[in-house]
Amino acid sequence: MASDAQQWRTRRQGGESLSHFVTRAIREAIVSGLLAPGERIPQEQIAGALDVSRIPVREALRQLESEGLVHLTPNSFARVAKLDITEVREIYLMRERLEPLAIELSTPRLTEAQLRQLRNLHTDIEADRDNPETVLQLDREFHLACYEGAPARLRRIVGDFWNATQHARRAYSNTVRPDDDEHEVMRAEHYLIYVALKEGDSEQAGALLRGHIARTRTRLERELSGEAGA
Amino acid sequence: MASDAQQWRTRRQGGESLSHFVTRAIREAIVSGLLAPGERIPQEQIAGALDVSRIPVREALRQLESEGLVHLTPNSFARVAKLDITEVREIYLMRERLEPLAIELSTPRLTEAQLRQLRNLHTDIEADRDNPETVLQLDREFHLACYEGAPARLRRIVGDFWNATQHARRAYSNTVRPDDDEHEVMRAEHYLIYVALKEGDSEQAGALLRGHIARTRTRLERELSGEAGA
DNA sequence: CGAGCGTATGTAGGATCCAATTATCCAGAG
DNA sequence: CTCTGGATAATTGGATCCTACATACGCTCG
Repeated sequence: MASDAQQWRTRRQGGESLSHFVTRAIREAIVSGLLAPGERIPQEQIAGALDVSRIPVREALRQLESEGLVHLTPNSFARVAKLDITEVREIYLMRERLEPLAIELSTPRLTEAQLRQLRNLHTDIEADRDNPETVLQLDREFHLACYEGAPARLRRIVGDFWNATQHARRAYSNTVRPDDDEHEVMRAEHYLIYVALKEGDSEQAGALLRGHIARTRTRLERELSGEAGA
Repeated sequence: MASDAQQWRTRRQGGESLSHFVTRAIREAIVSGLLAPGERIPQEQIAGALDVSRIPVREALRQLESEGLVHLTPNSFARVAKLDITEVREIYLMRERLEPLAIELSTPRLTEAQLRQLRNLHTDIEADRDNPETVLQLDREFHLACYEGAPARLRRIVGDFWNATQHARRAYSNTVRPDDDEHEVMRAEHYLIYVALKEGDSEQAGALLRGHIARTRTRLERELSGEAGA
């Protein structure tokens, strides 16, 4: 039983409902890879592990279903959502449209501190390029940090996209060797985006980002189409 | 007590969970205007009106919150989401990016029957141009019918956008007089989109749609910015 | 007479319990 | 040996009950 060993890192925050807490816990477990795609999510087990009743778990599962992380079938087990290649492609196509908008709206509202943070993330990725899981995490942080000036709804939707496709990105990143050109291309693209942000050129940032996502999608499709999901 | 008179039209469907049923009922009540923005949604009242316990209602409210139709604050009343003008603008900006993608992906997959349905909707709108509520409904159906060939996730997100901004569109449509040019412009744009779809020109359809949404947004901003929400 | 505070009421959040459905496992037939 | 059938066990869906928080009212004091 793999799930017994699950470390539920998230602690309950003040003024937060149990449902919300459970939601965050399961979400993190899925995104971090602790729960694999297709895996069952028994309500009682989650409830026991987090020491709550099944009620908040049920509400959490509903929430996560609408985020696309969980698949719910009536009277049956909830399962971690499993995206086939066409669904990953679908989400990337949406990202190509929405994230340029996000970065365009965000550009004029980024603070100096946020720009510094972006620069730090950029260099950190390079420093840890040998650790795929860390790169995955930092890459995610870099992109989402770009959108911190964007409106809340847009940020939430984009965040959901990243969460839903995290498994696919992880599977892909495991196929990339450290000495691959891919790292250098990504690094360059990130740098150009950072500079565009710093100079307040929102259109340039949007165009670069769209190209970045489109290129990633193409590589991802090529790499993952031949394989059965790991 | 206005809510006592609510007609919950939706009947329970076979093999559907109560939660899902309640979700549909409340969603319809909000979109149709039965529940006004900012209005309280007491769990017990909904439960009583639908003759269910509060459990399915709670799960429904969580679901609707993630769709953007309901605003939830811990230990307090759920309220129908109330969008200010900047949030409406935000959603329209997202629509300008996503719906062209939706129609582009949909174009090559539309059947003859669906195209006929689009044509019917187009003419029906003209026939009922004096009835704002009907026009609102048919306009919605027309647009969503354009995307029937698009992938499920994208369709759901776009549908959520339409639901969340339904109140704003209703408020706007009440300011448009029947003899306004607006009707004729909309009619022309719809027609051009229909023709592009019929001829399978997805790029053209996307471009037209983007312009249509952008123009609508501009008018909506101009019209609603000066007023307090009706 | 108004503002601040304490109490009371009512609503949401959560736990426990029951019923209905589904998954699992074993036996038996082809 | 495999597949089908049914009985059993486990899990989800829903209802009822209890608790804690928030709001609203009324009272007291300045």
